[in-house]
Amino acid sequence: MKTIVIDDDIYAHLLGHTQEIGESATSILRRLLGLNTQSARTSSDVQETFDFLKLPELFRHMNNSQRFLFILSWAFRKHEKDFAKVVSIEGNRRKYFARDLETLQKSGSSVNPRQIPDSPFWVITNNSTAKKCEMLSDVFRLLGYQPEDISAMLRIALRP
Amino acid sequence: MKTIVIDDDIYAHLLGHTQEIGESATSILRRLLGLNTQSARTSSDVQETFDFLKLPELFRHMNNSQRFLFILSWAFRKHEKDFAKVVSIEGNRRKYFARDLETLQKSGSSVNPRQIPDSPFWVITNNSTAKKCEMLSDVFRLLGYQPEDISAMLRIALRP
DNA sequence: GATTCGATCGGAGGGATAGTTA
DNA sequence: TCTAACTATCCCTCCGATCGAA
Repeated sequence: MKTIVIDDDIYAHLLGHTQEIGESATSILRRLLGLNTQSARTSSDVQETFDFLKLPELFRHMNNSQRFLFILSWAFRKHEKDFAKVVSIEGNRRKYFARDLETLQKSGSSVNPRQIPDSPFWVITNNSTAKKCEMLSDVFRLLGYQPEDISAMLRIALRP
Repeated sequence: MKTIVIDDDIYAHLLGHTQEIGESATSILRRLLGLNTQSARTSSDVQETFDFLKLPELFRHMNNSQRFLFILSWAFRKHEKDFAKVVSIEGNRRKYFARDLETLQKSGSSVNPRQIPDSPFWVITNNSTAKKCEMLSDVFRLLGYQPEDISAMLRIALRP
């Protein structure tokens, strides 16, 4: 453990990103800086890889659509550099991801596009839960995650 | 200035992003977190009283109804002993709170009752946002909070 | 009148599934 | 023709502003 001194506004910024009451500075920073507990050890535990699974309090008040968007938002934050890859995920006619609303709207009707929170990307949303799972699978596969980890995560993260 | 304690690996990570010899932790963090401007913010009293306001990350993914229920759930956890008082909050005909679904259903039509998460209490939900605010006001007044604190909290917690 | 209360109903959101296409 | 994958219609639930009743 180390002790550091920081300006008040930085401190306030950290507080503003608390996700659990009483969350430690370390925990907040770990999330904001996109650091897994990798440094400690690479664990195959799903909760280590997908650290948002450690926030059941947050998830239990969300429906599948909100979770879907939240997970994508997390993925963007964690893989800002690589995330653009996801625009290659698409159907026969519909685009699933895009940098702008119009691209999605033009690619189909009633696609129900939503912006991925805190990102410049948009997703379509008019899909069954099964399809949402496939889409998330594709996203995380592209980002380099293992199939077993992904499906384990989805089983926890999305309601049947 | 604030002092925080962080894990060694986070500290190492910060050191690894030093751009000048002897650069301060604050300076590194400011860069890594994308905060260029100094915007010192004073921590509010309201956030101390209603500590769930420190969880904007959670709240921003919720709609007013979910927030309404979440706040009631928080109030129950915090005042488990006194919470039963809230059943005295009611309209002319409708019951607003009860220990069971039926009481609420019988007291009106389409009251849209929901269980307050992790509590044995139920609330009606078919109300305008303004009415939801009044209900929360009444709850917290009964629980001994100050009117100014309550309305300050509501201004933050429920979307207009 | 003025104000509070109730609950109808329009609108949005969610997503299963029927229908279509490859 | 059959099957698998994809699309988007459409029903249902949820939300809560608004208007009529008290």
